[in-house]
Amino acid sequence: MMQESGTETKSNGSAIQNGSSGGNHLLPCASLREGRSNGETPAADAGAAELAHVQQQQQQQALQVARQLLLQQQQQQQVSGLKSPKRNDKQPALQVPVSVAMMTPQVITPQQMQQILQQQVLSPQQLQVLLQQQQALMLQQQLQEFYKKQQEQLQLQLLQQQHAGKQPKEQQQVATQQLAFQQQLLQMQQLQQQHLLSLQRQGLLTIQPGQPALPLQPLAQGMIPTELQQLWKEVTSAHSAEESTGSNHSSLDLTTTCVSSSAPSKTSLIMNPHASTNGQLSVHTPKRESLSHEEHPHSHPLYGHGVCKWPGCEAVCEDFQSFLKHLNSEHALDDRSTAQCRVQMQVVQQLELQLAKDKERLQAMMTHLHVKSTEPKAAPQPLNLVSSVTLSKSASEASPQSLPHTPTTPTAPITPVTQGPSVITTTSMHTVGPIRRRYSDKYNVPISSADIAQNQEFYKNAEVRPPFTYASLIRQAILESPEKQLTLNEIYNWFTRMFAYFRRNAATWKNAVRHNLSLHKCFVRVENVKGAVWTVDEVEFQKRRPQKISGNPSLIKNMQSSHAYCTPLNAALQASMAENSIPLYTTASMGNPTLGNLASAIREELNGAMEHTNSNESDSSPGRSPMQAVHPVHVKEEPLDPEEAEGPLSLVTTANHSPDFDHDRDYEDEPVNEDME
DNA sequence: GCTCCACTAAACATCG
DNA sequence: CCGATGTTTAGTGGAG
Repeated sequence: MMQESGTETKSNGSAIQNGSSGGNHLLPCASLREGRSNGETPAADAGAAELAHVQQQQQQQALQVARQLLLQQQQQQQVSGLKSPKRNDKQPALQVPVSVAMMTPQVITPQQMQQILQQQVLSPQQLQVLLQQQQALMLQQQLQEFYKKQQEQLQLQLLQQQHAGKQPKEQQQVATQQLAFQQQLLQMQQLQQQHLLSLQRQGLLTIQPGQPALPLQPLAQGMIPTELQQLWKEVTSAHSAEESTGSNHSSLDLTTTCVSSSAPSKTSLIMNPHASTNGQLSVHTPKRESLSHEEHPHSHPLYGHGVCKWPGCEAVCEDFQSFLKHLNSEHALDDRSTAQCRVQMQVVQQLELQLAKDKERLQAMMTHLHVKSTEPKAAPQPLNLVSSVTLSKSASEASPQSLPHTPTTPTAPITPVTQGPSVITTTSMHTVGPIRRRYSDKYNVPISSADIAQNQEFYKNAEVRPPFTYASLIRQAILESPEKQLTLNEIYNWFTRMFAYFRRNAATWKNAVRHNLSLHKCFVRVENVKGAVWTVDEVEFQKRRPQKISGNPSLIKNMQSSHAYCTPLNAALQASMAENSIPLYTTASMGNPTLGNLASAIREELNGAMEHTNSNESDSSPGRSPMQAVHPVHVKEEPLDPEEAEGPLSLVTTANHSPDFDHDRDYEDEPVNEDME
């Protein structure tokens, strides 16, 4: 919620800016118009109004003005009951019919054309422009006709929905149908807009700033804002997956356009919840934002690492100046950029919706789990700014302290997820004491998985104990290494590199690491040329895995629940991070390790929990494992490690292996910390 | 209350 | 001798 408010505030600022500037994506038209002779202005205005009229019959006022003005001009100064503003009257009546025709985007008859030719001597350029205009207008009229038909259909659909059955399914179907119509309408609208833009570029049509985005308004009036919101909700909830794939960009764009332009739509609410969105502001917000960013180059979100980050561009720009040139040249205000902007809006909107849904889901899950297990644990804490405040003494102490928080405010850990790790790296965690108790795997992991998956960076930066056992972390570190083997010191480095928490209390956790390496038979010490390295005995894992799952109903149930959990998580993550398209259950070869590896880690923990349960049942006895011969010393199982040996939890893969990553000397009690490197 | 487990702490041994 | 590494034991507390 906080991050939302922050976003809102941010966007709101832009929106306000938009509003004050009266900006719209047709803005260049204004400038274009300004560059023209003033004598052409009235005709152009009339043309725009006329277009609006044909498109939408609701625009009566503008229509009347335009029609009257047109009539007046066409009849050569024959004024017929003008109700239009005086500014129209003040414009000097054009003397030449052809001029009127050129300035007035109206289809002229052949007779008129002939008349024009007879009466006036036209330059070739004039004739050409006239012909172009006529061509454009004809096309436009065709579009308008189709548009009207579509709009009527939409109205019918709306009526049907309003009076149709109350069953949700029917409503959803209607909504889906409605969306289809809506998209059709929007396609038409898009065509019209493009056409308008082309006209404007050709100088054939200008639109007054006072009446921007006229083509957008008919649809807005065709649908009630609340209906649009509802429709949008339903559609996105029902078809978010398909839409997110963006198979039909135009439809997505158009949908956004429709929603944005219609009224206080969801988009406009998100981006500008407080501004009185009349549709014109919101629809142009993205463009204006990008423009505003140009004014603040230092933080231009479209430029980074010498590359233009415009969606689908990735053009290399040496410096910011070249980037600005590139931006102005390649991504100027045109149909394509506008469409891309809408696509981006759609993407953001989709992500926000997905996030909201996932938050709800996670909240429900946490609530459910907490009620069942009364084990909120510290898992959510890494992401919970509120509850993390309680992390003042130690992780073990913090866990119980968070107990009252979690059941009552299960969303708390979720919220920071969207805020990002940077926000979470708070001061309250710095005083976390030595490792005393790892978090429970069984409950902790499911609860925190979503958090972890999105907060790898968090553990890197925040001094919060990761909810993994030492054994699993060690194994992860080893498996991530190129040769699947690490020296003890390298394991140390991995810990300190990946987890800020392990940059403190080195003596404690290093001892624990050594202890685990020796204790768990899955860790095999191999004498190397350079010395001893530690490897993971994968065979051990493979042999033990089926053994554990078999025969234990509770375990099987546990596993089912775990997978039942992981699957939606996977879907959610993939949906949310479609850009990364990380297969959570595939092991190696992850393009982006951030989510995938963390998800693997989650799964590991889940499996570890399952194995943990099972080991209590059947594995606790010595000699049950065929691999005992390898390490007969250890009777004990290593519950968490064995799983997902196939899943290199390459938390590290993205991180550079620079060893001097570690020390955070700010914190107390680091007696052995300097040993690490 | 018992058992298992993870963790912590520490003693001890070995090696460079 | 020192520090790193490795092994082992003991104790603690959470959880089933």
